[in-house]
Amino acid sequence: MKDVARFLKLLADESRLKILWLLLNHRELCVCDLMEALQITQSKASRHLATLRHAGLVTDRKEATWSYYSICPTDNQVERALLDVLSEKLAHHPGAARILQNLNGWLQRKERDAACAPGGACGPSTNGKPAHRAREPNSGGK
Amino acid sequence: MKDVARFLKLLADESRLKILWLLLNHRELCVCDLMEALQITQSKASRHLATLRHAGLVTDRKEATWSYYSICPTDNQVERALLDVLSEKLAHHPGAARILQNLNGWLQRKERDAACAPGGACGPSTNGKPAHRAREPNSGGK
DNA sequence: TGTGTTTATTCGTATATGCGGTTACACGCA
DNA sequence: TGCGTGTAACCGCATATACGAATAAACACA
Repeated sequence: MKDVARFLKLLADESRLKILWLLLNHRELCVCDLMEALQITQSKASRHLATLRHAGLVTDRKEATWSYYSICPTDNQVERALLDVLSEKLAHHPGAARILQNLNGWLQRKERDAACAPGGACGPSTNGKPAHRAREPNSGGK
Repeated sequence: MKDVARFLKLLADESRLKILWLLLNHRELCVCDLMEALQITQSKASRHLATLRHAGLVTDRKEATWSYYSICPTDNQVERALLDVLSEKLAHHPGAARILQNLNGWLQRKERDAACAPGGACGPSTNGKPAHRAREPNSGGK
């Protein structure tokens, strides 16, 4: 039971819950994606990702200076079932839908900026590694 | 999302998780039942029950000096689904099975002591209110 | 080599949480 | 009325947790 409680504790933080929710829907995301989608500081994003990583809930893949995180599949029945419930039920949750929109909006902007980066002609990203231009126009009201 | 995280926090404590697990399996229990089954102090049991009660997860029914607690059904989809998962998946969890055995053992002893209470002839409990004789023989090894 | 970028980690602090022990309260019963 | 019992609430205290700011580390690129 202590193991289950420990797992639930991992989910029981708003930031971590949101991070997991986004990862459940996007296969792989880097730290700055989460910073933008959730509007949180780099410190906060990285710290919570480390917590999830140390618990074995996510894995990271490093590519150059970027760290790409993804859900680490577990064989634990209880953990699987709980994540499945969240994945399914949060889809109807207004707050969950909103941050998913935030993320998609950011990913589009990122892609566009990468394609038309200043100094590069419009086209696909040079190397798959987009140049992050965290421009943040008047997108997020609050 | 904050609401979901808050709900998960309620589940993310070993004692509360065990209490909920027992209530999911027994419809209604009083504080001393939980104290015995989980081998925790009265203070601890009451405190966690208060937490669950204030959150609207359980309700209490008072009968004389006894407080009987039971799960309070919710219409929240996420909360329902999470509780359902726990109810289903913990059944295969060794730790969960053990405390359920503890509880059943205690309930039997309680029933027997009530029926054959010292001073009363053997028979059904006089008023439905058993006299708690927390005798605790050499049952719990540790 | 120096600069900028992305991420991880450390630091100090503020708050939250859980605990045992104690006290308060309500009730039944003699 | 006084005593025992079952439960709730309170009181420090210890620990855990989350945070922003700062720093460190790894890397790309000029």
